[in-house]
This record gives sequence, C-alpha cells and structure tokens, in this order.
Amino acid sequence: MNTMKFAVEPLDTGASFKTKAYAALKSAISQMGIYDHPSEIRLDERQLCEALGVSRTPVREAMALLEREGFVRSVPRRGIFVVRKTKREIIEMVTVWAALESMAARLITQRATDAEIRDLEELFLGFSDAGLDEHLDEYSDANIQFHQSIIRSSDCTLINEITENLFVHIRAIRKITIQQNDRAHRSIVQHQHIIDALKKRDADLVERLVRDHTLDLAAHVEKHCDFLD
Amino acid sequence: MNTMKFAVEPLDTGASFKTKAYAALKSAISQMGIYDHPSEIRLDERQLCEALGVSRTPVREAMALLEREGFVRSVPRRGIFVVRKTKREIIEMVTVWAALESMAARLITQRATDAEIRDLEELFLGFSDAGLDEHLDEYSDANIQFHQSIIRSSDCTLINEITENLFVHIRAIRKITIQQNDRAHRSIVQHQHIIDALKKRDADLVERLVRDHTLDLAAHVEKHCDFLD
DNA sequence: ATGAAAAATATTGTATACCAGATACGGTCT
DNA sequence: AGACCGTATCTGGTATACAATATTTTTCAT
Repeated sequence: MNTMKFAVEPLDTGASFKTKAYAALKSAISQMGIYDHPSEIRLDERQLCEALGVSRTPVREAMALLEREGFVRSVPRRGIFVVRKTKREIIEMVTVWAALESMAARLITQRATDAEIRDLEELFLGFSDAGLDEHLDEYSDANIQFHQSIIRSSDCTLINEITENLFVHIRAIRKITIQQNDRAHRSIVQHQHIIDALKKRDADLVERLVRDHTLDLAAHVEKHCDFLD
Repeated sequence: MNTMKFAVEPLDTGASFKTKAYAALKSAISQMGIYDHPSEIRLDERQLCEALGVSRTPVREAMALLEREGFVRSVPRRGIFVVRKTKREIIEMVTVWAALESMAARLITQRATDAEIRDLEELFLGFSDAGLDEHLDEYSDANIQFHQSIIRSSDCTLINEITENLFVHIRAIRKITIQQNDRAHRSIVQHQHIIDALKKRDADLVERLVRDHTLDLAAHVEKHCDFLD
C-alpha cells in the first residue's frame, strides 16, 4: 500500500476551555500588578466569560483552581476578588522558596553534569553584564531568572511546580525589594559565590549560601514592607 | 434586654456543596489505599453525585481541584482515575518534605517558646512508648504525627498547607517503608536527637538532622520500592 | 424632605439539558 | 468465518436555566 507521509500534527486534544481559561486568568493576574493599585480588585464573572467567549462553567472551574492556589477569593453573592498577600504571607512564601531552592542547589551538586553547571554560570554572567545600576527593573527580572534556573537545573519537577506559583507573587513585589542599589550589588556577589560553590560541588556550602541569600530577602521584607498590610 | 445564651453553632455558611464534596472525595481517596490494588481505579462521576446527593456541578469543581493537586486524572470521554504516583514522584515528594521540614525545624529554634519545645518532647515520648516492635502500623502513624507536629510548631501556615497534601501520598506507602524493624528503631533514635537539638536551639544541627533523617527515607524508597512503577 | 419598607437588580451557587468523542457491540459484505 | 463499518451507549465538557441572597433603587407614608 502506498502510504505517503501526511505530516499531521497531534492537534492538542487536551486543551479544554477550562484549561485555557485557567491559563488566561492566571496570566492576567500575574501581569496586572496586584500591589500597584490601592483598592480591592474585583473580577466580573460574566464579563470574563464574554471576554473569553465561553460560558460560566469553565470559567468557574478555573476560578476554583485559582482560589485554591490563593490568587483569588470568592465571596458568596459579593464577587470574586484578587487576593493581596499580607506581609506575613509574603515572608512565608520567601521562606518556603529558600527551603526549596537550597534543596534544589543541593541536588545539583549531586546530579548535574559539569556542562549543566557551566551553563548556569554562563547564564549568570549574561545576567550580570546586562543590567547593572541603570536598569534595575531588568536586573530584577534577571535576578528571578537566575533563581529559576537553579531550580530548573535540579531536575525536580515538584520543586519546579511549587515554586512557580510562589514566583508569581514574589515577582509582583520585586520592584520594591530591589529599591536599594546595595541589594542589587550584594545580590550579584552572592550569586557568584553560589556558582562557585556549585562548581566545587560543595552541597552543604551551597545549601547554606542559597538559603541565607533568600532569607535575606525575607528579612528585608520584614523590615521595609509594612505597606503591604 | 434579657438575652440568654442559646448555644447555636455558627452553622458553617461558608461550606458550599463544592467544599463538602472536595473534603469527602479527598478523604475517600486518602483512606482507600491507593497502592494496595494493582489495577487502575476509576471513579464514576454520576455515581458519586448520587452518593453525595448533589448534582454534577459541585462534584466536578471538586474534581478539578483534586486533579490540580495530583490526586486524580481526568481523561476526556474515558473517565476519572485515581493517580498512582511513580517511584520518582514519591521520591520527589519526600525530598520536598525534607526541605520544608528542615526549614520548619530551623524556624522552631528561632521562634518557639521553651514550653512549645517541651510539648514536642512529651508528644515524642508518648509516641515512643506506645508502639515499639509489636504494632508497627501504629508506630507508623505516630511517626508521621511526630513530623507533622514539628511542622505545625513552626507556625508557618504555608509549609503546613503544602506538606498536608504530600503526607496524603506518603501515608499511603508508609506501611512499606517501615517493613524493616531497623528503620523503626533507628527512627526513634534519630527523633530523640532532633528533640535534643531543638532544646539546644541549634538551628544548623537540627536542620541537618531533620533533612538527613527524611532523605534516608528517600534513599530507602529508591532502593526498595521498585514495585511502584 | 426623610426614613423605612419593598421591589428590582446583581451575583454566586446549583441543577439540568445538551454536545461531542470514545468504546463496544452487532450486522453486513466479501 | 473474518474484516470492516455503523450505531447504540456511556463519558466527561459545555451551556443555560433556576435558586438564594446581598445590594441598590424605588416608592410611599409620615
């Protein structure tokens, strides 16, 4: 039988409206700058349905997920509101992040190849060249990307999943946390030390460095972010 | 005005059918012994609706949550299946647990009162008296309770929330992980060391002890739990 | 004009009807 | 008899209708 190749793509059958709505809503919340506006932000369910072009059911199921993950809060017969984390909750998130990333770094010393660690270093060098004093905003992105790279390199799916949601909130307040240039500079130095420890494959050292580096941020939030409450 | 107490309970108005269904389903999944049966376990949506006495909508919303949390997997037009974690996923869960509980222990050394640490010790003593060689199953429960107590004492809501879901899976394979008496005995000794370190408020030491103790379990699963896949 | 009561409105929670795809079974053609 | 196709049925996905309640507006009596 003359079967010629037809090159059909697998057509993503897994993407239901619910899944798409979830992705769209989460993306929208991530980008909206939760902590910029002073007032509570309310989401109109019907309006969202119309915007997404689907009925309430998939939107509601997506909302239920976002509520469980702490992004929104649904008050019966009142509305759905975007959640603003309190200072304490932010600190808890940073603390969990510190615990997970330090474990990720430990895993890297045990499992990563030399090439993978070299990739991390090159990524880091690119970042530190890019944004120094001038573009703090860009550097803030690079900063988070550095940490995400470490977590990704650990090759632990679960740590990646958990921290992904944390970073959505962390990113939202990133602008404030790097307001002082000192932090940016110290940050680069500490990152260099972390890379060095990874290259030496010193598990205990790199774990301590990563943990303390991130807990520094927690302490900084504790001191300077009273406006959150 | 003569207002006498009437002792009416707050009648949880916040508990919607969706919430109740979520709790009921999660509880059922937790207790069903996921890894006992060899075959895939399928849940019938409409059957569950009838059993719970509600319509499909709240059950479906609850299912969406459970799917996001990794307890079930919904295949369109096929059915909803209870998820069996692979060996690798179990090890990842134990690894995350190790990271979070060691951080929790660190927090205890910084924030807990002497009385709280004493409570932990008494709890531990009660456990070790209770189940020794004979009732390994009970000891396994006590074992997990010990770890949960540490996490609870850290007073970090987020760590509590994350580990709660992990423990549902961990508990499901606990019976296997304590099959060797050595593990139970070694476990008690290590727990004693952890308590001692907490009393000395030695953050670095207790962090290391908790981490290594839990990572021991990860290594044990790696070696002896091939049957999971 | 003002206050309260009542009705209209808005919004989420729930139930149900319908849709589309996947499987199993049975019939038909070879 | 066996391969193949159509249909019947079962399943989860989606849309919509209905219910319950908080809010806002309207209305009417004082």
